[in-house]
Formats: sequence, C-alpha cells, structure tokens
Amino acid sequence: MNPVQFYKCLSDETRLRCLMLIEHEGELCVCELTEALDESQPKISRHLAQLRQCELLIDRKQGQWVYYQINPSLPSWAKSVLQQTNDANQTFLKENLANLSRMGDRPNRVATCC
Amino acid sequence: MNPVQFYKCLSDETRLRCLMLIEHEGELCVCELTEALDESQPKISRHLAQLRQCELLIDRKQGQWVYYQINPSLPSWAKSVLQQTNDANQTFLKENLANLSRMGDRPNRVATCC
DNA sequence: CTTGTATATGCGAAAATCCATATATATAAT
DNA sequence: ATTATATATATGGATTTTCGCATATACAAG
Repeated sequence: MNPVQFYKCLSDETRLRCLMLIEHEGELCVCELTEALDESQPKISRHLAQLRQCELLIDRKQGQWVYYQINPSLPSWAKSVLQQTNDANQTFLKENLANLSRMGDRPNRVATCC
Repeated sequence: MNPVQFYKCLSDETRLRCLMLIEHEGELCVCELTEALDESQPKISRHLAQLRQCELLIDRKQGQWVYYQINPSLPSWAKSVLQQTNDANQTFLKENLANLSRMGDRPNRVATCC
C-alpha cells in the first residue's frame, strides 16, 4: 500500500466520512451511506468504487444491497491510522451518525456465513 | 485540526515525503529537503508554506536558513499518524535519505537555546 | 413480463490542484 | 556597496479531481 495513494483516499471529505462511518459501524451499504451523508447516490457510489479499487474497502453483495467494509488485509499501519482517526474524531461524525440512526427501514443483514 | 484538511496535506507526494523526512530527522531546512527530494526550491518552499499554514509544521529562522519541524502542539492522534506512517514505510524514504546523507556542506545547526 | 428499488457508470462542465518560470526579499560574506 | 546564497511569492497555464445529470445494470416483487 503506497502511503501517498492511501492518503489521497482519505483527503476527500465524502470518502473520509464513508471510511470512518464504516469503521465505526463495521459494515454499511450504499443506501445507508447515502442517507447518513445526505449526498446523491451516484456520488457515494463513485467514491466507494474508488476506495474499493484502491483496496481500502471490500464489498459483498446480498440481494439487492452491496455492503462495504474495511479491507481486513490492509497493512496494519493503515488499519491503525483509520482506527485512531475514528477514535479521536467522533464529533466529526456526529451528524452523520444521527442521520443513520434516524433512518427508517434499514436493510436487514443476513449473517455472512452459516 | 480538521481531519480532512490534515489528510489533504498528506495526500501530495512532495508534502508527504517532506513530512516523513522531517519526522525522521527531527528538523530540516529548505535546502536539505530540496536536495533530498531532488526537486526545485520553489516547489519545496511552497509545499512547506502550505504545511506551515495548516499548522502541521513550525519554522524557525537561523541566519539564512529556515528550519522546519513537526508542530509539537498537533493533536496527539495526528502526531501518532505521522509516526506510524514513518515507522512502517522506511523503504519509501530510502532514496531521499541517501540523497540527504550524500549531501555535502549541510548547514551547521546551532542549539536552539543555551 | 412489468414495475420498483439499489447500485454502477458514462460524459461534459466546473473547480481545485500543481507546476515552471520569473522575480522579490533577506541574510551573509567580501 | 556588491555579490552570493537561501528562501518566499506572483503569475499563467496545464493537469487532475470532483460533480451533476442521465442512463445502464441487477435483483426483487407482483
């Protein structure tokens, strides 16, 4: 993982909020992020695609939803950076988390295995 | 320290290398960074100015030289991110450190106090 | 098969970023 | 004072990034 490329991914507000929310929640789908950030679906989708292409995120499809999570095989320094950023900046996410919890009809997750 | 602004600072190769070299060496002046990165003086100077304006770096003037160091009053999560990035990516700096040590006539530092 | 929901992508415009070059300022040395 | 070195900044242009909008794809439900 090239550190420049890594930080380019974190340098856009939409992408950083998505990453932090996913870090916080473990897993989120596009429509949940769209609601949490109050941004257009194509905008969110495009940024997620970029994060996936750079291998910061992985996705899994479940029915009509696509869930994104932090790539577990990220180098540990990168995982640690994401964690610390998240831990120390909860107020940054305040409104996004409120939007998320206020969201009705969140998709029901099915256990990944078994 | 807004995390987006912080990561914007790290998202440019020249700026990231400067930050990491300064983190590694404790303090460096513009001409040392120019040599280490093998880039033009105005280019280095401008990026340093940006890092100073965002308060990631502080500078001190000593004679004709201007020395830059990591701002000690950065929030601890930000300091920690810089440290970890540096610790885990030494090969990224290999050539820059070689250029630096190969540099003849590096300015003599005078102790900041006493 | 048709409709509705979720997600992805193509494309041109707008905005932001980055750079090379020239030049200004400040200090040091002679 | 003149010259040399170190650093900063102004300017215009090139490149990159981001976005809005339209549209395509995929799946689910009826």
